[in-house]
Amino acid sequence: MGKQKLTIRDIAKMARVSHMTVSRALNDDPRVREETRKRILELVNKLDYRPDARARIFSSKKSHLIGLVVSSISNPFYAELARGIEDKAHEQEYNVIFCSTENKSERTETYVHLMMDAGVDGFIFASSRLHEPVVEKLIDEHFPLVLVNRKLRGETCNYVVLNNVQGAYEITEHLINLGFEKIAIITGTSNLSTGIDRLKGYQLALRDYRMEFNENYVIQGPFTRETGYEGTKQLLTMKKRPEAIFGGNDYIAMGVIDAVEELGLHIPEDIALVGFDDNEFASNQRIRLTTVSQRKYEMGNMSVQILIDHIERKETDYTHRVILEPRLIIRESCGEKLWEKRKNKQPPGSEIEAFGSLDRM
Amino acid sequence: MGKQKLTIRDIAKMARVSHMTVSRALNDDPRVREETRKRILELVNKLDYRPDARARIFSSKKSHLIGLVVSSISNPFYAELARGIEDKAHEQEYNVIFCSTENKSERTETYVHLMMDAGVDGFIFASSRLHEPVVEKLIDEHFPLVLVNRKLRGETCNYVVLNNVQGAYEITEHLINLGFEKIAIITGTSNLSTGIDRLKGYQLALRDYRMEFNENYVIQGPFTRETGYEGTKQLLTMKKRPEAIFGGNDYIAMGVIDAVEELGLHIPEDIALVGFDDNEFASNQRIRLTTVSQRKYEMGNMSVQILIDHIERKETDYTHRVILEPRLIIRESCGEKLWEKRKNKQPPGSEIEAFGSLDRM
DNA sequence: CTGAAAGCGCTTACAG
DNA sequence: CTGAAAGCGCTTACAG
Repeated sequence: MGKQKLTIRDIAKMARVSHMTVSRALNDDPRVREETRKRILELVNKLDYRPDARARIFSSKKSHLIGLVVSSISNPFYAELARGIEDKAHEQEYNVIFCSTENKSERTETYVHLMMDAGVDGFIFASSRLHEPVVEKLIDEHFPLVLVNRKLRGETCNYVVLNNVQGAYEITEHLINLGFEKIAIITGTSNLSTGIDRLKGYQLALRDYRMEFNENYVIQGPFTRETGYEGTKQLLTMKKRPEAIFGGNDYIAMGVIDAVEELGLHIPEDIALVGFDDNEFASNQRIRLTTVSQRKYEMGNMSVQILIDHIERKETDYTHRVILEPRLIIRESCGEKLWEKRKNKQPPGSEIEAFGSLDRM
Repeated sequence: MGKQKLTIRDIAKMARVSHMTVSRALNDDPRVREETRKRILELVNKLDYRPDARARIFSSKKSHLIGLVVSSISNPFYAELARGIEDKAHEQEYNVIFCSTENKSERTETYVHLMMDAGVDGFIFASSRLHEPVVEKLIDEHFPLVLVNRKLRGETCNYVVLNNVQGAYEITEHLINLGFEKIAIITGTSNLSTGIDRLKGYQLALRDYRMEFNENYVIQGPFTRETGYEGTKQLLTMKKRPEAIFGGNDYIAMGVIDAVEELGLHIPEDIALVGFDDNEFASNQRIRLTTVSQRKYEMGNMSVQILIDHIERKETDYTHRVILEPRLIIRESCGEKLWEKRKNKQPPGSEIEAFGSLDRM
């Protein structure tokens, strides 16, 4: 172990070729005679030589490193997204550096700089407010990046996003079809595009079905379990208590369950509940949460692919947008099996272009 | 944006100093006159110069990159651990590259190589079988690394681990004290130290309380929800059905719940359940799982600290071991509130050294 | 406190 | 198919 680290020149000397030939053999460059390559690779194997990664990165100007910025790695949504990103990246021999901003705005800037110092070739932001100066600066400089499940106001850049408006619309419609009339929503804050879009979908559904929109039934806060918990406590003490709650994500829905159970009430008998995300716990037989599935793993895959294409082709103003369709997952948290299904109503003035609003933002 | 990338020499020229002085100013080297430093930094700011990260890494031989290998990032246990690691690492200006082996053994080797190619300064393995050749090789080469919540047979290296034997012992004891006599365990496979240790704690508790050990009550498999589900189906069809099930982690416990509910039975009325990990969903008011808390975030923090100490001090055979104490979290999945508490039995021949077995492995 | 030299270990680009 | 040259943009180590 005390031996000096081998370099490409040592191998070259022993193989009686120039170090360039060794470099080519190592990089699968076809311009090396088969026999020479074999001799070199045998030597490399025998001596267990591994090229110095840092020198390689420095010379080639490519780190094969992707920076991933999420808002909370302990949120299963991001964990699953990260898995999709990581799998696809490794498939193409890229590594993923990650950081979790924990919704603290100062962190984004610090982390972006830290990652730049690590020499990342590009970024994936799965956590970004509507206005985020560091990110906007990167976009201006045409630094390769893709936004996942977030939109930045007015910026044109790569993004992969779920049609949140539609997902929220469909799940609200599901509640309406089940006969609920007093439907509340507890969702994320208004500086996140997902929060805005889900609220918009909810409102569009109410409007299309000519239902009253009650401002007191809208509660906003961070996308956390606490928001769901506190929001529910608030909603359930109202004189005109809602019959159903739409949790803006499954975390919020989890908090709703906490509050409802604590009050000695039951889902779905006393109050119906729907979520958004389809986290693992939503399918638990004790929970059976009706929710909207986001294809997180695929979103991760796609965003990496777009990013790598951008990095390797070096296109400077490549704007790729992928909008995934949501999928409604019907379980029993709205009492779907308790009550006889009413026949599906059609929205009086159904306008399918409502979903196009994503592009109008 | 088309402008040539600035180098340290450009700044030097403009500041009328050598590029070395610029380098020093940038690295907070005290050997620069205050006035000179100020002039340089102003220029750097004005021109928005950022040193080339890759050149820096190459010259300094340090990437400030830590490789994290977990078995499944979508498992909240690892996600939370990762958060602890990432926070601590960023605090010290290190970045974390991660990968998730998804319990596929070939992946570990591939990923270790990929990460070496990224130039990592050290590794944290939170996923490692008892016998893992690549990892053993790194240990032999004294490459900085720490093992989290895993032990490798016979290897001396840094590790941070929970006293799994004790945690399993205590939770089994809890069930015994509640009066259960037929206690089954569904836990992880025997090539993982956590699986072995939890089974051992269970056995020690039964032994100390002079209870019968029934091999049919032991089910092993991967640490997944499916294992819990299938295992429970199997246990509940036995003629001598267990009264309580110890799920080796909360994921397994989640699968137990799935199966029990599906069969129309109830927890805790028909069968008691305990888990291990204290994942977020365990505390949900609808679940209320009695479990063992692992201080995942702290484990992450500590492992990074040990690793960075190792990297920066360059000690070659630094063996640091941290054994964290588990904490029993009593909720209601064993019917703690349903039945009057029986007075705590004492194990007939209580031997506290039983916990020492961790070191004897 | 400042600088001139040397070099880290590769790759890119050019020549043969 | 192979090689000699040059250089990537910093830092380390030595000199003053």
